[in-house]
Amino acid sequence: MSKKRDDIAGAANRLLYREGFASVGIDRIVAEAGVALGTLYKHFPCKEDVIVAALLHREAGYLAALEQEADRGGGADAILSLFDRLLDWAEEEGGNGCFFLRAAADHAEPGPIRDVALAHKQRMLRLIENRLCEAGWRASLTSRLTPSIFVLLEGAVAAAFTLGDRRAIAAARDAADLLLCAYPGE
Amino acid sequence: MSKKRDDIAGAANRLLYREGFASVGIDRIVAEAGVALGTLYKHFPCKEDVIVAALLHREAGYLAALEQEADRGGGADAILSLFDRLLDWAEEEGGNGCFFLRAAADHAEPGPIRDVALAHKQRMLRLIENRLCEAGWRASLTSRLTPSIFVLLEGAVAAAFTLGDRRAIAAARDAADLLLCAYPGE
DNA sequence: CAATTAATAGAACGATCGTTCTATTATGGT
DNA sequence: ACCATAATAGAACGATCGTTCTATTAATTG
Repeated sequence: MSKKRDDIAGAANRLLYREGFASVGIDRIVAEAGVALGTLYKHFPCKEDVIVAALLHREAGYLAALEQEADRGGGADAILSLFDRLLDWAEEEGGNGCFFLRAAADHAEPGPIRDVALAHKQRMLRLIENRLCEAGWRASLTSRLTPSIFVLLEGAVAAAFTLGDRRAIAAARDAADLLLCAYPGE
Repeated sequence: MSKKRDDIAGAANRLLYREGFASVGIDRIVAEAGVALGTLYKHFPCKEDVIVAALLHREAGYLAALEQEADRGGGADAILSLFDRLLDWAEEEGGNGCFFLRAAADHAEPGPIRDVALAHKQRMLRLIENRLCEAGWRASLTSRLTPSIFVLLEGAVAAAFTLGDRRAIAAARDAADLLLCAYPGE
């Protein structure tokens, strides 16, 4: 709601994604946001809450971009376009992998950060399920296909990140295509 | 070569995998290894090198376990057994995901840690390729199947980690099975 | 046994970083 | 113009943690 608060969340989003959670401090975030240190602590009680805000900030843009894909076709393309988005992001953002997976990896103990990461992944599962359903797959098939598509998406980002090579995303897309053809809908 | 050095690497492996790279300090590692602080710094110049040793220590056990799988069958089973190993590890180790992926995620800047993580992933790619080749797949098919199988393995660990649910591994295994049937070898 | 080396416990340093505090300055509403 | 609130710059504190140092004790070898 507050403009400053959103500036901080956006700056944290950019900075933490690019350089990691441990190595970028509060001072870097306030500098990037163009905001004073005291202002940050007026909006957030501690750094952990800034990280949570950064994750939520990213997810908002994430889901918004997925919802309003203009070029998304029907049928299998409704699913395969998810891999194309992944390719776009890998180029734009420098290929630093999944922000939420990295957040979870950095914070082993349970807590709000793990909760946000888990919630995001569950949202992705639902999104896949919905698209399969809308594209005409039967319920029995969607419940079987959804986890497989999800695993391919997760693997695509992870592999592109560690290998530093976007070709893994294309391989995942091909596998998804084959999967969807093997269990056709409509 | 040195026993102490190996103790330290093993302790770091266990501790860092369980609790993460940032949140466990040198003091915790020496305590777990049953070794004095000075001894650690006689064997390693800095913490980063301890982390590298921990990664290499894990990879040694990792590859050793994969090489001498007794129950690994021929054909498609040579590949599918990789997913079964993953299931075992997810149970034994508490499901904290891929150590190497997490190491890369925690260290955004290039350096020895990223190098070890990348080398491990490339080794996994070669392992998959070799198994496909030994199981009788033609070269043109192995080069197409290898990245897809790799992405499924990566996605399986990542998804099981973030969701806290081993069922994702089974979904990946099923998808791999289907893929191997669609492009049969032998 | 002697002598060199490795290992130990623990104090101490230095840097980083999250967080708080103070004093000053801009901002917005009535 | 006035007042309350928010924002700013920057100093300061406290804790953590990687690293070094010292003095003492155990282990090894010739």
